[in-house]
Amino acid sequence: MNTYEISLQALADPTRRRIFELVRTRPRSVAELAAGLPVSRPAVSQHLGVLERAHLVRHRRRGTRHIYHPDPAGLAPLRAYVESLWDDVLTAFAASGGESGGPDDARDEE
Amino acid sequence: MNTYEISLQALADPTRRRIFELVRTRPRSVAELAAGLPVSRPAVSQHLGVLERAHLVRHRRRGTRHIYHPDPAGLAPLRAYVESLWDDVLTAFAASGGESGGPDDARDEE
DNA sequence: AGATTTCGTAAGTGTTCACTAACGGTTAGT
DNA sequence: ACTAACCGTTAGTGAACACTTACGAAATCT
Repeated sequence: MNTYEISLQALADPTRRRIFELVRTRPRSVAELAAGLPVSRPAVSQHLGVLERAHLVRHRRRGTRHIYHPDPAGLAPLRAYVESLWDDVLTAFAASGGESGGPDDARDEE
Repeated sequence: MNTYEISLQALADPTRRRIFELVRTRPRSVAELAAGLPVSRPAVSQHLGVLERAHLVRHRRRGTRHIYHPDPAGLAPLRAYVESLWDDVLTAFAASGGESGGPDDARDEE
């Protein structure tokens, strides 16, 4: 389903990444998040919508407040993707000799 | 230095991510990359510039051709960052009981 | 019931960004 | 030296996006 794309784009924005870092450990309300950020409350709300659509956060209602907490479902595919990239790069790096100049012969396989 | 920010934003673009996935295993030239993508050659060249500034790829010249290959230096901080996020989310998830509803008491620590 | 708190949504705006077209520069081949 | 191949850079354009202001909805309190 390639869900890591959405998570990747969601975490690419600095404000959104900061929000996720705040929610990461302890659940917080929207106003509480906006208080510690240089943007307005609606902006935070919109960012939370993006994060929720990426399955990075979820929310539950407590009275009039919406409490947001992290959701592992969105981060897991992203983690797996980055991990696979890392493995491939390390393998290619080791196979090429480990230096930057590279060997003198040129491969032409597809 | 927070270098993972640049790598994150670099890989957020679909075309750029596709380019990196192509270069990931085998070094390729600019024209070779552009041939397998729905964008022009200058576009690929610009994307490679962004990836190189993020230390995700490097290039060496072979005649008139510029051969691009992956660079572990950019991916390593990104991997470490995602990994730390993953650990924190898992810890918070386990500490909250593991379900979505959460407990009935509200923490107020900073 | 009315007032207050907390939040989501819609509309509008300014900026960022990915892309193409045109140009110039470097290297290899004849 | 002249031509061809391969590439980077610049200028300009259209779309995506983050942000603010204004408004409306849901829940709690007096």
